[in-house]
Amino acid sequence: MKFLDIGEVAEKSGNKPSALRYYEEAGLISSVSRHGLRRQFAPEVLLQLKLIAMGKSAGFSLDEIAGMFGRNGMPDLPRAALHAKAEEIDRRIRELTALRDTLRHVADCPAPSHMECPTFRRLVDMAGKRSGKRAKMAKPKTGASRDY
Amino acid sequence: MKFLDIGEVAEKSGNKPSALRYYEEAGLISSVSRHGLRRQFAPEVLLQLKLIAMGKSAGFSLDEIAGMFGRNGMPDLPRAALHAKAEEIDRRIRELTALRDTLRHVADCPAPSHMECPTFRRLVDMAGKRSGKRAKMAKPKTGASRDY
DNA sequence: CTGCCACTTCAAGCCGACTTGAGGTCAAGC
DNA sequence: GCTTGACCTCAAGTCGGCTTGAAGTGGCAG
Repeated sequence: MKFLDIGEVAEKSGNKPSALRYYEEAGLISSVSRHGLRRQFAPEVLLQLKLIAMGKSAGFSLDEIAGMFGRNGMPDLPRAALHAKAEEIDRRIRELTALRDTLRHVADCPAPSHMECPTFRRLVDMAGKRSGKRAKMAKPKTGASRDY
Repeated sequence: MKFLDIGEVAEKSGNKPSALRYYEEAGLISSVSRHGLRRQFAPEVLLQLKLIAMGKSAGFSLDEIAGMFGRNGMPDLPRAALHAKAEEIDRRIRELTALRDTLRHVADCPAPSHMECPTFRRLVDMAGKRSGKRAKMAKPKTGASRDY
């Protein structure tokens, strides 16, 4: 059978065995058997790990990632949920785009103070629009912050 | 003088005072004076905080953000460095785009197993291309992972 | 003048995502 | 048949980014 030893998976995926164990623990991947003590993985795990890497780089927590791609296989959630995630990523992309453009502008704009450059302010405002409350604000309801 | 009390900054920016103190400590923002004990901030700090928020959401560490936008004001680094950061963000955007498209595809594709859907595989491969070593891999040289 | 209450400092705690260390197991190669 | 090397478990440690707690301060409303 063409199962992969954890070592191979580690090497091919760029994760350390300890990270793979941690992911298994966290329910993100699962090993199919053991060879002696060594975990053996199905080859699909490499794809899953790629998805996990993408999710991490996208700023999602392992829990959220587990939420996108079912614990023991491929995504199988309600379409709506997936679309919602996609929307979330879209928002993130827009922020990133604004940040990137801001950086580029700043690199090239000759204005003495960026604070007074309308282009700069416009760019920064881009991301601020429709802010509401997003991103991670821990778990408490942290509404208008009372500080303690 | 139209300085803002830390409380106002907290409210307007959506950060808690404790976080603002932490940012000041970290050299990301600076207060201009005190009113009694209370820190007072120049109004520009709101803009800076927006930039910080953008940077965080982009997945940069506070240190990296401090590196983009000079400690006590606006960005004033070598152009090249800013362009490099912009490139980095661009890469991140491409990954996010691939992830978003993957998610959307998965939500709509009727194939029984995504593993066998060529569109899926192609999407996932998008992000894998030109991977090299990016993102955060702690500080050690963690090359081919020896596990201990 | 007196509370009050949001702020202050400082130290400690917490969470996520792993890594590290000690001590152990085992299939494979010599 | 013994050594070796990469894995195993489990507990503890680390790091970033804050939050929380205790103890204190001070401007302002009444």
